[in-house]
Amino acid sequence: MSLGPRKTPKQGRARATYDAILEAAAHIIAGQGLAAFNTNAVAERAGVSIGSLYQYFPNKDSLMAALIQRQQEAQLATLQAAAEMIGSEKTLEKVVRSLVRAAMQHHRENDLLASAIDHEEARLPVDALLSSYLEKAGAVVEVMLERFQHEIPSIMPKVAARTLPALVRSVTDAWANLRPPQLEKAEEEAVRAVLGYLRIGGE
Amino acid sequence: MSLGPRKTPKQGRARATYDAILEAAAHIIAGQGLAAFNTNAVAERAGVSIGSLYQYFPNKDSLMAALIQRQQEAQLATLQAAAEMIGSEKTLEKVVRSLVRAAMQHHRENDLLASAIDHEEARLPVDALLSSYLEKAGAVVEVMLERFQHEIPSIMPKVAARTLPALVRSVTDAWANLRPPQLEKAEEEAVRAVLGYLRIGGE
Amino acid sequence: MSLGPRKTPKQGRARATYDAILEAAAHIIAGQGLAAFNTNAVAERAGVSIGSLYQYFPNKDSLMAALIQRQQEAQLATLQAAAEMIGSEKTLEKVVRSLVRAAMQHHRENDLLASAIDHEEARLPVDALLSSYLEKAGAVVEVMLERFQHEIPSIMPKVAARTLPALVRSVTDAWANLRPPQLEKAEEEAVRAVLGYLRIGGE
Amino acid sequence: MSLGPRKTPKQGRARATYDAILEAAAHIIAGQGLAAFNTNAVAERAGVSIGSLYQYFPNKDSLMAALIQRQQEAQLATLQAAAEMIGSEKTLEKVVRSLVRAAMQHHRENDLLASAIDHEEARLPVDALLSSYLEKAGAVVEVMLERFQHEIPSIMPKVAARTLPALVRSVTDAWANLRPPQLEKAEEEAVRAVLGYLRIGGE
DNA sequence: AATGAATGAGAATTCATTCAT
DNA sequence: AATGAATGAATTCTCATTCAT
Repeated sequence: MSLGPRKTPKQGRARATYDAILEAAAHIIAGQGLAAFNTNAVAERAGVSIGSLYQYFPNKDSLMAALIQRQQEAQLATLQAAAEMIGSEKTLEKVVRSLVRAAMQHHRENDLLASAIDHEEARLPVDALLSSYLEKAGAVVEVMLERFQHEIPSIMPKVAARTLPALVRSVTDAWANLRPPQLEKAEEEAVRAVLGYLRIGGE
Repeated sequence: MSLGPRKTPKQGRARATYDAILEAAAHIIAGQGLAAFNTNAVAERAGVSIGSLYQYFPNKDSLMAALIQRQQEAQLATLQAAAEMIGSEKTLEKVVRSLVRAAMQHHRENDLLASAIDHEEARLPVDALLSSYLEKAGAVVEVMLERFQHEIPSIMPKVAARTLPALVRSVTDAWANLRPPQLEKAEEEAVRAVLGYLRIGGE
Repeated sequence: MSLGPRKTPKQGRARATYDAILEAAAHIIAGQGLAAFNTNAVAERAGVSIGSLYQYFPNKDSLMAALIQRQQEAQLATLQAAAEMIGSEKTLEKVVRSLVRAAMQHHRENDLLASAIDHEEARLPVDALLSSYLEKAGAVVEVMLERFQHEIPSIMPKVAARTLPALVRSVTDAWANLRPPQLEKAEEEAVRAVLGYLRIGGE
Repeated sequence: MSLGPRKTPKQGRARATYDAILEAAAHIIAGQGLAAFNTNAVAERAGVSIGSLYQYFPNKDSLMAALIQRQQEAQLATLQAAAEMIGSEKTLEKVVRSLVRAAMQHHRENDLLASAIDHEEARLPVDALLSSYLEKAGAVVEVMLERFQHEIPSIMPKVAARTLPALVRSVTDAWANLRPPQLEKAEEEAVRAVLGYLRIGGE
């Protein structure tokens, strides 16, 4: 079963349809979880016919694969935006805090989507996709951290790029899922964990 | 819709059937993911009729809930076993490494199951279950860390006890879910993250 | 894709369901052709739920395969009945005519079913089925012709046994599939072809 | 619903498109059977847009009808070619053998297509088409056989034109579908059947 | 004339659940 | 208690056809 998209639309109308479908899929999973993710619901939410969905995605799994790719691209974009915004920050801690805030926002709004993607990444043969993402994310993190090489000499950026998001996510989850959510505590703990992780190399 | 099991048999043949069903469910999710998890397949794999499955579980979600609880209990048991075995360890790092290994044991070849449970915990109303598990796991971790108060003075054990299990779990996931799984890397990174998190308080 | 039935029902209720489904499938194809043959229509006509149909047949093709087998068995039964009834016929021509009539009986009002089965036999991997049928039909024909060895000396019964059923079938089809079906013409032509084929050896 | 083509282009690019569509349809049915025959697949294989297909054929059935006609014309052409090539043959047997060879080649390569057309001829209202074809084929056969009138006095050419191809086809199938295919045997048996059929009138 | 995006009815198939035995 | 046949709503996916460009 092919996981690639059926056709990759170049022009206006088609591109809009393609995007609307992915957006709808993300919205449904984020709001109701994998169990509510079905192609009819996606098409309806996207405001297109079910036939149109299958013009672009040969099957449900290929839609999921495209969604995974889209999330990785979004993640990457967020990361790059953060990288640019904090270009002038002086201290590692402030850089890390910005990173954590960016990641937190992303994950808080997409709890179910993130875990769904985790699961589906493990189920579907999307290894190449994943590697490519890690490569790129690693490059961005590398740039962000290189100014602080003296503080964190032993970090390998590509490795850190995989560990850091997971770390932020789990610590965030642990505190944000409480009732009431303890968001400040979440941020503190996440910053603490990341800094600790980064600095330990210098021990 | 009730999530509790219809009846929780304590012994005998009924208990064996109940366990076989849960075992079958775990096996299917671990092998093929959430998408392949359906009651007919579970019953067949368990070697019981579909009718029998519904004798013990009023619906599919209750089966998932029981599976979550089962995994938590197994996790806890592993943790406690680890706690006992490392009672004599002298260094914090060795304790942490043992902890991480215990956590990872459940993810070896079970990445799909672990991520499925992650996802379903967020979807199903199993807060109480989750809190109770975190409470207990936290208590165990707390005891383990008590002896090293001098090394990690700024850590509040109860807070750490909540953050740590989540942290170990997610970092492990991040590396174990790759194909092929990078289990050694996972262990290194998890140990590094935990130690960093713990020690930073002393800066 | 498996072509075998999913389960072969042994007991009353299940057997009746299985048969009703095959009967309905035959009825629909015979009446409206392959284009009208769909699983929903078959289930409805059979008076069972669509789910029940899929309990017994894993997919549409397996239903078709079962139908092919059923038709072959019916054909064979008719042939054998004919063989018994004409045990006392004196002339070769009368024997041949009985044979032809037996073969034609299945095509009366079943032209669409017969041509559908022809087509599907060529499309589906049912070689084994077909060979087995030809073998059995051949054996019956062989017995029928044995008595006339002196009239058709150059015929090798085993060879004739393979050629004849095919010959009768196709000539019948050619004339019975017209609209309106020319059944008398079909019989004449089939008899003529068979007799001609058999006797030519003596030229 | 009209079965005639929307327009029957006589020349130029339009004619080429029209032919490409029919050719694609034939190719798909011959290769994968009626079940794989759909307008989108035909358009793609023909290298034209689905819109263009509907410029020439108002609906799917009209495409099938045109295909039936095309096959009849091809059959006729083959027949006529054979008729010319064997103009000088002296014996009936050699004429028949040439005919059989021509028919065999045609049918062996188009097994699925031939049976599909059989089925669709029975389903669609194409009686007029069929009659017209039989008329013409009958004329050709008549010419071929008239030199041998003394050998086969009772044959009606129009009748023979319908019976003969069916006869050749089925005998061919019966022997060519074996493993390994017995093509020489197929030819022998077909010639024998045809000669027998033709000569019996003289009995 | 041609294109191809879009449609949506409908066909194939699945699966949670019930219930008669 | 257990069975497994049966159900049918829900889901995936197809394909004939239309129509704006």
